[in-house]
Amino acid sequence: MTATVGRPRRPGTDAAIAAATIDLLADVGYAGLTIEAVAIRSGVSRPTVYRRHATKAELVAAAMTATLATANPVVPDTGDVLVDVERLLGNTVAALTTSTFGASVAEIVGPARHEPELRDLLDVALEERRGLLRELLGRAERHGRLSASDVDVAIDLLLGAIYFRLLISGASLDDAFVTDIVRSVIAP
Amino acid sequence: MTATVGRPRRPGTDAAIAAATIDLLADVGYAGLTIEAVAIRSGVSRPTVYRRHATKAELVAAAMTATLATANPVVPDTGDVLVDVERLLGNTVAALTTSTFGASVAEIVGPARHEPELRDLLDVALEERRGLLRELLGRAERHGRLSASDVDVAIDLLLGAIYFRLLISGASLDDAFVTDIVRSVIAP
DNA sequence: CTGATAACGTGACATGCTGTATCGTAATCG
DNA sequence: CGATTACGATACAGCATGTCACGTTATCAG
Repeated sequence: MTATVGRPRRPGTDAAIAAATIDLLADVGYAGLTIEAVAIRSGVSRPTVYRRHATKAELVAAAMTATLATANPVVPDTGDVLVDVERLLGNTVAALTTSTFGASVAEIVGPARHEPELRDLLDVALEERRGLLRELLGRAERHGRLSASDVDVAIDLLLGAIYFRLLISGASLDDAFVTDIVRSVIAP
Repeated sequence: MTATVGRPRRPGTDAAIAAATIDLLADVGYAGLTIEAVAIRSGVSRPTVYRRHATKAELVAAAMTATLATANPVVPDTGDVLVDVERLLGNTVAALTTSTFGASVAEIVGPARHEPELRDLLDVALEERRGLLRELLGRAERHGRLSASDVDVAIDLLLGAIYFRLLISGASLDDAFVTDIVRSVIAP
């Protein structure tokens, strides 16, 4: 895939472009994001950005994928399902709040309805989180501790509450909130 | 406020602009929405749109406010709290799915982080729904039927699940789902 | 009927971003 | 060294922006 002949790509440029994109996305939003601004902030010429990313959607998708790749979630296993879910969702909340990543997700929600790259990005990221949760909540369900009729409904309730605060209500998104919602979905 | 002298504004123009804005918003998204396109679709000159709306954000906010004004939600009171909540949330879901309104909300999530008019719009619309729900869920709480520790947490769980499917997961948003989530938050 | 007032359409304008192309230069390989 | 590729600089047409000036049209007060 990568050419073995000719001048190699300047190392770090991809990372610089991705960082500039994520920063600007949080600053000015998707609609206000300009490829020209990305080029300037990443210290690169405008054609160079176009050489690597055909469209704004692809640029943003690549930047977010790169950001996502730095996180490797682990499924906690303390023996207590309730604590495990709390920790897993705590990680999710931390990932969404301790950086501009949460803001980036919010900016992507609208464009994802029209741009396949962004739609796919959301889908795989969500499905990955859903898989981890399904494993944990499956145990709770077998112990009859799930208030929801279905594991997937429970996931919608939990992730829904978190993303609701992130995207719409803007209310505080912290561990206390995670504890609250987990305890109302899983019986102690 | 409104001038009593001079040529009156053409009646229906505001409505035409609002309709064109909502339509285009669902079609091409907020980033792709163009004031020029709104002018063309509503059969009005471009300066006319600018005379009524200073910015794209204000235009969209006005259009969505006009759409919101057509709905007047009532709090059901059947005696059964569970049924009441189901009906209220059923109305919410219907409002989000039977027209392009749900898509419009999704398009607004990102821009609302930067545009005060859109932020305010989301806030008042949400607070209104929250008020209705608080009333109903308060009854359930007094009967000890709430799985959540707090009425507001229960609201985050319910609305969160709905908006999660609308904005992110894209899974089916229907009465069956409403029944599911209500029954897992309110004990029968 | 007349004059004041305001809405409207047309056309124009400078500005900024887009996406693409051309060119010269630089870096790496066989 | 020669082929190949990355890169920056520059230029370009296209399009939307936001604003302006102008002429026309509709309405009201007198």
